[in-house]
Amino acid sequence: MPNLPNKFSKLPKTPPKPPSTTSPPPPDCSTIANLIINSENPESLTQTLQTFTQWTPNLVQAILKRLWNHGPKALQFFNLLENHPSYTHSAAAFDHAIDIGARMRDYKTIWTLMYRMRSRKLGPTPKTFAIITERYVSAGKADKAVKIFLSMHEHGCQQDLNSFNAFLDVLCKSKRADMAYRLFKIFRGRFRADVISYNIIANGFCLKKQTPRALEVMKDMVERGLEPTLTTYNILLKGYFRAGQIKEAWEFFLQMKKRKLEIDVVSYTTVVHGFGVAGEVEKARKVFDEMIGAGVLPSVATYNALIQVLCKKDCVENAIVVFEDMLRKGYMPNATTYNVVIRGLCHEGKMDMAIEYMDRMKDDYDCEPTFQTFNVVIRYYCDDGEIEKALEVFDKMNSGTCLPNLDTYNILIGAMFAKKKSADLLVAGKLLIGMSSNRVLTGDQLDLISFYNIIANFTRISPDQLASTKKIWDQVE
DNA sequence: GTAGGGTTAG
Repeated sequence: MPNLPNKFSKLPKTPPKPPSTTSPPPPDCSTIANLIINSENPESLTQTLQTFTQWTPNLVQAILKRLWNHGPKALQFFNLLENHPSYTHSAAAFDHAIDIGARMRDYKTIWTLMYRMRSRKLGPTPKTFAIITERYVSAGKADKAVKIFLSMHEHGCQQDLNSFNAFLDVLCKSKRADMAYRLFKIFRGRFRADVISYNIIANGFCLKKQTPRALEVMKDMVERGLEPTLTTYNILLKGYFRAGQIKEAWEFFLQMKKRKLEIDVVSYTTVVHGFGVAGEVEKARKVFDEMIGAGVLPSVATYNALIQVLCKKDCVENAIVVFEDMLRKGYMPNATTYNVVIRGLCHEGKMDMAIEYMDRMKDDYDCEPTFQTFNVVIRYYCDDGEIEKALEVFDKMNSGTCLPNLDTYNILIGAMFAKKKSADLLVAGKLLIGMSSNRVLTGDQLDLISFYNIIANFTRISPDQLASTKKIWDQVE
């Protein structure tokens, strides 16, 4: 059986060694992060953290980032460091801690941290409010978010056009374009709304596939004496494709050319991607070739769009031809490029090649596999019933730079329940417990009931089967 | 974290 998460390996538990006072170890953020995750005693952790004298804002940020899936531990770490003799938290560290608290929907912590931040004269900054309002909106509390935005100045942070635009964008990105537009109409005079404000709203309607509303916003801005920019046109162009209005999109693109707009790489990428998604592979290729003739160089994103299109609507071989061509021309592929190719390979059942590309990724500078990479490979192994191999990749993930997230657990556990073999269920149970001890789940009801619900949701397993599974879990513990 | 183009499958 492959290795399970640390919590279950039968290794003897040795307390973490505090760093020596004479020569502290090099600031290795993953070592420190693991130490925090595995510490069970706050006092000894405090001592360990206090002895270490080389805290820097960057190191603290890196550790908080790594503890992103371990909210309570991250906040514990943040709080313990507040009384350090030689280190004080930066505004960015406060923002990060607030973000973590907000993600756990721990609203009390958010406000406590904000008041502490204010008493230390570090903020809150507009960024702090962007974080807080975004989290409230994504928790379904948009009305509350509006109130918070409007009360920013009471917390010592003046609103301006930038923060107004940022907040409109938050509303729009959560598909609340109507609400954003209403708010916008009330305050556009006060904040002196600009082209960016209008673009944000127009994009908001495009995200909801309401291109007529987006056009209306564009008309509105022209009537108020603001000139649409290329970005405005690109937003509409993307909007037509997203709404499945391929013919309208193409006509809009032709209009853009006619009006002598300087069509840029974003416009072309939009069209290549849009045609591809619509299954018009040849048209996508034609536009790709056309842009080079027009003197607009493709970007990595353009290549990614074409490669993805070929993977989905043509075949992965042809996608790899473009990938190799891209390398030959001196482009540096990014994680998305690899993820798209790897997904294409997995989809055609070429798992060995997918793993090869995953290894190639690491050889490229700054292109470590992401959780998307791992999750895709794990998902396809699971779909093939190759759970052993999926767990091997999962192990790689635990020892690497990218920690498993909720999706990862869902994929693995779901596959194990789908097979319904007792040995697999045992592993699934252990993974579930690992998930809870790692606090991958956020919120406060981390009991077996919620586990049941999670499992039932994605496996549609019967309550009887669940009950017998519980017996297995009891044996595990 | 003031706007636009590439990543999940179902």
